Amino acid sequence: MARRKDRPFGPLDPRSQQILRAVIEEYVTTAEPVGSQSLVEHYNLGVSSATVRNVMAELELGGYLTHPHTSAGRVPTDLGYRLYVEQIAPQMHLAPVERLMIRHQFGQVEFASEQWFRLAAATIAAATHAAGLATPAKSRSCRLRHVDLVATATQTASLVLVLAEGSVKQELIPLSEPYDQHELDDVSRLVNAELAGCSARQVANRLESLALNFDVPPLMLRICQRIERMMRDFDAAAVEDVFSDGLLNVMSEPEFSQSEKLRRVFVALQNRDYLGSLVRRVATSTDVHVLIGAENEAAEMQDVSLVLATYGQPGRAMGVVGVLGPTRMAYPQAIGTVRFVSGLMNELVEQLYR
Amino acid sequence: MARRKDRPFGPLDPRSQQILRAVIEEYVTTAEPVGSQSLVEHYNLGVSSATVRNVMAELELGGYLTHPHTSAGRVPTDLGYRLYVEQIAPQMHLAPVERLMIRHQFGQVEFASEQWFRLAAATIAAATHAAGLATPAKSRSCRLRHVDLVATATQTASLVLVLAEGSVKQELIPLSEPYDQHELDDVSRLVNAELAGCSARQVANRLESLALNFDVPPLMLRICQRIERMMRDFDAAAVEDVFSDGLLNVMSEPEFSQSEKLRRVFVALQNRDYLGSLVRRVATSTDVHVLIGAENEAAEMQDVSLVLATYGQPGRAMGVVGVLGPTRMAYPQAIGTVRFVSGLMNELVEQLYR
DNA sequence: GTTAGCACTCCGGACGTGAGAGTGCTAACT
DNA sequence: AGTTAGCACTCTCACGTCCGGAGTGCTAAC
Repeated sequence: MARRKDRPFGPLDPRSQQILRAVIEEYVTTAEPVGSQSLVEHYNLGVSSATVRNVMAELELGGYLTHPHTSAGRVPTDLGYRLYVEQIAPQMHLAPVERLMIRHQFGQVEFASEQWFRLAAATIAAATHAAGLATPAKSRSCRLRHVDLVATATQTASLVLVLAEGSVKQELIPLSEPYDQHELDDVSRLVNAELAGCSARQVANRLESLALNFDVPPLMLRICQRIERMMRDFDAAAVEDVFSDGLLNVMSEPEFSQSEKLRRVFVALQNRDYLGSLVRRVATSTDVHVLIGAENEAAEMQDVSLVLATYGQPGRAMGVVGVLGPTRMAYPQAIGTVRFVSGLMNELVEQLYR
Repeated sequence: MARRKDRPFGPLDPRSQQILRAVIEEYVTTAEPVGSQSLVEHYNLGVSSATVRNVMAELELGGYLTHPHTSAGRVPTDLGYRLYVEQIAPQMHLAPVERLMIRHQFGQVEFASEQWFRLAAATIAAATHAAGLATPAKSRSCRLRHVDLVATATQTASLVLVLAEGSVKQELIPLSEPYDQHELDDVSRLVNAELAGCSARQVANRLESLALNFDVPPLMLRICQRIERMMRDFDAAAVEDVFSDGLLNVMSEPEFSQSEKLRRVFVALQNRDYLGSLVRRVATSTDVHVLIGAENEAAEMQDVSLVLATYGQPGRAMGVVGVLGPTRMAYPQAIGTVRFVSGLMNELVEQLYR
């Protein structure tokens, strides 16, 4: 007691930390409230269960643990997890074997860049037994690299944009009259000469001057307008796409056997805007970012935790990888995995722009 | 009784059909076993509950209904649903309002063909309150329409293939030495001249003769090899991708509140091979194809039903749209929706190849 | 400061009970 | 013959009761 009075809000003494850690790690594996008895049995605490009870009561006062009811064991609070993640948790480094395996997997699809994100999500899901998330690298504003116009039907053409980061957008365009491929090639040459290297805004500017010039063929004008719209839409989307894998892992956790809560999480995940705000929030931090339970502003997400990290280059293309799991989650493992995978994605992006 | 003895395996008399129909429709809305009493209350059967009980007992003998236990109401069997779908169910046509709404939605994204499938899945999910499925139209063997080679970094290029159906494939290629865009343009012109219009097999053939010709620049050879591999992979995949929407709808059905069964379904859905076999199976039938419960060969799917239809042109590009829901599903609604949406997708594909 | 001992609390499973829903059967009715 | 009313029977489910066990908090001794 005297100890608590001396520094009521100070850092926890080592023994309290040790016990908090033990409670969390026990709870993470069993999903059952942890009693003082089982703690002294499974962990070498060197004290009796009575002492553990005293410490636990202190930890509960400090807000790190709770009680489901009087005669039940202790359960960590969000605050408890927070302290654990920031100070107590062991530094988690992936085992070399695991690193090697992940590297190997990425090597397999090295040049199918659209596969990276799926792979990142799948890898994270497999390593953490929770859900893996990954978004493609996306720059704040895209630049047009190359335009292609291909006749697909007599009066329909496929307009293909290759953007600076190497991503591709494609749409169909109805043609007012038949064109053959050679004519379309001529048009696309003109368009490329006019717009290559432009951002969406610059395309819009060029468009204004083009519209005033009566020498410009109408088809070319329409194409340019379409390009402008496609690029603008692309820029407007905060998150292009989110790949997730292993949502099923989370589904089988006991706290989600009553599926209603999890359903809400799924719904929230489909919401691009929410994910966009999340990405913006994470984008500012350099290392892995952990959001525990109620720290998520969205009500639906208050029963789950997120471990997120960005990859890519701040000015240019950036994306996010992460883990979604129950608050009762193996944080060290998750953090280690996310850190490693984001590093790997960094390498890949760098390689691409080298 | 005599009636049953007269034609024990013959078609059901109208009254039995009427009662089977009532049981199914009641059960579909309530998800509770249906008793004779509630049936005479809610439906105008013109007979007493005792008679209904007799008929129900007959239907159970015939295998169309079951009992969870002695003193419970009746529940339709897979066979019962089958009969319902094939003979008894009212012809379901979507309400004109609904048709109009769906048409309108498709109009919005008319030329973003990659959006069609998402939209189809979403539309079906919304209309049926079950999960919507859709695969892109995919031809048995693709043809190369146009190739594009774009420098993305000093020693990396993006290889873009535009395939005949208008779909696009993109991969990165590492370059052994720096090339500028003009050089890459020259190469892509050569490649286009050589391979445009080819199937994967034809590309492979050209490749053989190219490899013997020492005038062919090594970069071009590498590009062609890569193209061959990409096209071969594309052909090999039975199902390119499956868009699903509204799996959450199914999740909230009472029979799946214990999530384990549904988890298995989700896992099965991630399996491309399974979906491929499904597509092949459906591809033979011209109209909507209904798979009820245990009619699905996959064990995981025996608790759900599928309503599927193909769209596209048999020789050329074909895809599938459908509904996944509990066996206790509003079949007429589902069949009507799938039929309408597949027709719509047909129109779109036709328009594209007109 | 730690620990043994102990009274106390509360959950959760076992058990029993009664209401209710629904059936199947029989006998009467049309 | 087919239909129906009546009734006994069955089975589930919701509810209340009742321990056993796990775990706590407190106190007093070490």
